[in-house]
Amino acid sequence: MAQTAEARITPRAEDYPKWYQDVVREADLAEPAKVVKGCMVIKPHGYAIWEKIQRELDNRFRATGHENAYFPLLVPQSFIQKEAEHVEGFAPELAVVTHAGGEELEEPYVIRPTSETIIGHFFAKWISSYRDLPLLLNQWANVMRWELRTRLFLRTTEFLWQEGHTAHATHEEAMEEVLRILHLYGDFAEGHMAMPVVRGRKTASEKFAGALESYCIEAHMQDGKALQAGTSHDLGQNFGKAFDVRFQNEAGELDYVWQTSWGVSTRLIGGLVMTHSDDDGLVLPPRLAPIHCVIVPIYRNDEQRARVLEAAETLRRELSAIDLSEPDARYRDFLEVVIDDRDMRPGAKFYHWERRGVPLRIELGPKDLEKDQVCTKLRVDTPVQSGKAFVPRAEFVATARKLLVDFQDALLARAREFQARDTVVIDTWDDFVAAFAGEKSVFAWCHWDGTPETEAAIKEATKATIRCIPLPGQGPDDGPGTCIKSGRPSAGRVLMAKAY
RNA sequence: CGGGGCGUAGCGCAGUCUGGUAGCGCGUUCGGUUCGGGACCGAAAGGUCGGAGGUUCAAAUCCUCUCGCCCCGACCA
Repeated sequence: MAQTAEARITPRAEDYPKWYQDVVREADLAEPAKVVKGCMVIKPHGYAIWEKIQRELDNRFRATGHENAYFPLLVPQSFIQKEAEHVEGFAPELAVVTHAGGEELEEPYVIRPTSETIIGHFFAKWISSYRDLPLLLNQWANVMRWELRTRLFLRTTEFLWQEGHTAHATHEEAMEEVLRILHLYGDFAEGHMAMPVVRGRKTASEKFAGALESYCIEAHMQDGKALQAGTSHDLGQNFGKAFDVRFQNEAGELDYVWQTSWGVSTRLIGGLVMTHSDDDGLVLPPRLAPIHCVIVPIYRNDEQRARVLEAAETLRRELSAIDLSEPDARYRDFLEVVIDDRDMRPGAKFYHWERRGVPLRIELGPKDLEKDQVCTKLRVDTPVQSGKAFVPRAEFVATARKLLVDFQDALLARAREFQARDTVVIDTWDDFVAAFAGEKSVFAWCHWDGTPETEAAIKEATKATIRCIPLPGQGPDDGPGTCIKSGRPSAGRVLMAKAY
């Protein structure tokens, strides 16, 4: 393929982190804000992807009985300090507002790093009886964590997310909620983002500060590293006790509520990039693509141009009536089709839209009009279609939805192959060290003795961490064994990898 | 926050060692020819050289401080 000075995407094999930045920039997703340290500007194309993520997740949250609400950005500093482990976990990364209205505040506010505490405060006001439960809320918000090292989408000082907060009468109900959401996230990641994930539970050292247990979905990136793509926490009664969220149960006794919290963030977009994209730029699965299809008109003169553009507009209108949404969605997802009639050569347009990840391209020229056909090409070659295809026009319009849905599925299958290629079962320490030598990383299923000491020793030696203890069906499930590091007994294999 | 690298036109970079008119490629604008995988010709616009202070007749270049970005590490969605 011809490479010119315009093609500035560093190949993955050459420099993976550079490649990631190049893809984000060339796809026009975001850029560092620079004037505000560690923050980013999410540009229209990137924000449009976030909006599609929001729309689908919101749909799923509502379908499972949750309601949206909004709580203040600023949290009294004393709130953060009420839960011992929580304050310890978040204190280093808080931004604090000490002055306002020209005066020093009596009590400083922290800019929320997450909202458990302030929501705990209001839960205490709102909940008094088991009849008030379960309380199932979600908020779409921005949060701020003063990170020492930032990367576009993957870790920024300010980021966008949703945080679900629920209160339940029993631990069993809370646990059902935690796992319901975990699977909602997993299904969303795989079904909508075509990003395969491993569902599991965090070790004590990796769990959320203040939670009893944290559950997570871990996604595989093309460099073999893992990305925590979503978390769902069993908060137990920790915040209930800290904020005195009590209710009278059916027996008339006073008890603390059982809470959960869960979230995914704009980090998902980083995961999307590193799951699918290639050396030519961004690759978007159709269900998250702000633009599904670009029509590139081909012509040699004004007369042809007029005819081709007219045909392109007719085609665009027909395609725009196609609804990509799933049967149970509460919104419609009509195809977004763009005609690129800029005064550029077609080849330049092809590269332009490929860098931006548009799933489907149609070339429409005089020959196609003559033969009543269209020339189609998918963003990446898959068994669905490889290279260009020439399809009778009517047949194409009739099957365009299926083409995109099949392409979506093919991207998931392809991502699963990437993951499978990087997934290994390792039983000896030497093999383990070799698998993580230098910058290398894989998804390694290994036995671990269950102690934080061994976990820390493994991390110290290799930089690999325990990403999760898999839920049933998520790992090899081949029974007990001996710890790869200590040689002591292990109940089952855990997922180890370097992480973002 | 420690170690390393880097800030010069929208993007990518040269120029810095050895101080002396701020350059190149791509992109952008205008005109024309082109158009099925990154076109070509002609004309043009565009830069307080990240910022502040200093040394000097003279600073992108030397010195001090500072801000930001990237990579590695520790901390983390």
